[in-house]
Amino acid sequence: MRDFMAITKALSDPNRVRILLALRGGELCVCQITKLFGFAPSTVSKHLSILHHAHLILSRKLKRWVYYRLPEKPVTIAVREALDWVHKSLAKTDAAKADAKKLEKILKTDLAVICRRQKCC
Amino acid sequence: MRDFMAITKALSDPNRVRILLALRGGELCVCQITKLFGFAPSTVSKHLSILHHAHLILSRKLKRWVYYRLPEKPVTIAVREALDWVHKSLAKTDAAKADAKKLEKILKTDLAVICRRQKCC
DNA sequence: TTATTATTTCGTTGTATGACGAAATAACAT
DNA sequence: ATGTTATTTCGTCATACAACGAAATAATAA
Repeated sequence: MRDFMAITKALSDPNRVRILLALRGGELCVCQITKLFGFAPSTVSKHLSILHHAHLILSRKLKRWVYYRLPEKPVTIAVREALDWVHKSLAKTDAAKADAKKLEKILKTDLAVICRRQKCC
Repeated sequence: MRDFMAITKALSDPNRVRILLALRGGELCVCQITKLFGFAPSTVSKHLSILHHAHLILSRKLKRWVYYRLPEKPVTIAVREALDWVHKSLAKTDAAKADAKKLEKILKTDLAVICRRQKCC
C-alpha cells in the first residue's frame, strides 16, 4: 500500500507526468528537463527525486550530468502498470506532442550549451 | 490530460483508494462507508465527490440513501485501466483485507441501524 | 591543488488539501 | 403540511506541497 501510494502521489502532479512522457524518448539529464519546462533546477530535481522514490525512474551519472530514464524492466507490477497507463492515456495528447516537439530541439543542441547556467553581464 | 489528472489526484489519497477497494464487493451508501472509516460524513462525502468527479464511481439514489458503485462499463480507457491497476496492486494487501472484514460486519447490519446518527442522551 | 559546474538540499512563501462541525439541502415519513 | 434523516455544502484550521533562491555537495576541468 505504501509503495502504491508513492506512485499515485508521484503521478498526482502534471509536471511529473510530463517528465515521464518526455523520458519515453530516452534518458535525459536534469538540465535538459529543466530547459524543457522552464522551472528552476531545484524544482526539477525535487520532482525527479519524487519519481525516483516511487521507482518510476532510474538514474545514472555520466561525466558531469545525472541522467534519468524509465526502467527497462520495471521491478514491480504496480510500476509497470502505472507507466503503461500513463503512456496509453496521454501519449497522443496535444500536451505530450508539444513537449516532444520542444524536446527534439533541445536534443539537437550540445549538452554543454544547454546546461550552461547563464552567468551573464 | 485534465481528465487523467483528475484520476491521479483522486488516487493520491489512501482513503479514496480504500473506498474504491471497498466498492469491489458491490455498491455502498455513504453512511456505510462512513461507518467503515470512522470519518465525519462530510469528509466521506467530499472524498466520494472527488472520485465521482474523476468518473471512477457512479451514484444513484434509493429511498433515503445515496449509493456509490464502481462503473460496470467504464466510459474511458483511462478509468478502466486505473481501476484495474488499483485492484491488481492492492486487492491482496492486508489493508484491503482488514477493510473487507470490517465491511462484512457492516453489511450484515440493517442500514437504518448503521446510518442512524446517534443523537444520544 | 583550486576553480568550475551540474545537481541536490535547505529554508521560505503561497497555495492546495484533508479533516471537522455547523448549516443547508433533499427526500422520505408521519 | 411538518418533522426526521441522509447527504452535501460551507467555513475554518492545520498540514502538505510546489515553486523559488541560496547554500551545500559532488565531480569534472584546469
